Amino acid sequence: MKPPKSSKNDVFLRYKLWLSAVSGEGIIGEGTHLLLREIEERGSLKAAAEFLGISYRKAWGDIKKSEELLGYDLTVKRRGGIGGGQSDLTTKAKNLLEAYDALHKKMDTAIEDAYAEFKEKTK
Amino acid sequence: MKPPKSSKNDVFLRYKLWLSAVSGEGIIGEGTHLLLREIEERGSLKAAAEFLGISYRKAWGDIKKSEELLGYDLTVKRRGGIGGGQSDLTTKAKNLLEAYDALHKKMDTAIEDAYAEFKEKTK
DNA sequence: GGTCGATATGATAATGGTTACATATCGACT
DNA sequence: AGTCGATATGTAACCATTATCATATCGACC
Repeated sequence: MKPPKSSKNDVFLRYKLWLSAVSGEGIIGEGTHLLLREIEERGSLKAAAEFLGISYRKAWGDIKKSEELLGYDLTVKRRGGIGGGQSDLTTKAKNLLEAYDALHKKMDTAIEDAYAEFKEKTK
Repeated sequence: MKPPKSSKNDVFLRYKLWLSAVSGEGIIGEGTHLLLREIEERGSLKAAAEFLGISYRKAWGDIKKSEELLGYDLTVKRRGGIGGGQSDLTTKAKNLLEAYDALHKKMDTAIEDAYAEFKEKTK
């Protein structure tokens, strides 16, 4: 998915992959995936949002929406105490992330192959 | 959390695939792809836009942007004459569409496989 | 040469998603 | 019991994309 070195009018492929509800609403995409990763890494939603350069408000809303659509919690939230509070991932969230990563890896490989073929056809 | 309104079995995968310029700007995605297909089918941009339910203004802008980013024309435009004018695809556009279709087919297969694995992991 | 309908394009309005602001709540720790 | 910082959530401001409106241009055909 990284843009290769290319000339001015050269093109490359990009894709987005996400989990969707039957309604069509997105449940988890690249953004939320990264966010969950950072929550796992940093132990709080606030720190994760800051690190990713998005507002806490949006980060919180994204997680909430995901959880509501999935029907189960992705994070364990705590308020108070040292540091003011923390968020950690649930086991389900960790499993989800792992599966999501594998998925992306497969898709990356697929698109790499497809891109080579595409370039051949359109050159 | 609110009461779950859906089970996690209700989720599925979606993806978007598009050609991008090095700048990151999208050149051709699903919308433009369909639009080109309909231009080919109907012989005019206006008819294609109407069929797809998008404004002529947007359709025209999308094609123009694609052509500018690619550095070559996707359509042959004619004004005047019987019917007022027509648009047809260039040979390059046709090749591009063909390659794009093959690409999508490959990705569809890849995502099908990946999804089966994903469901297994998250069930 | 006048007509007609599609191409061509600027300008403005509406829309949806993000950010910014503001404020309340919780609870382990001192 | 009071403090502190993160979670929680509503509302308003902002921005980028899309749609709507409006208008000009071209040129084969009659």
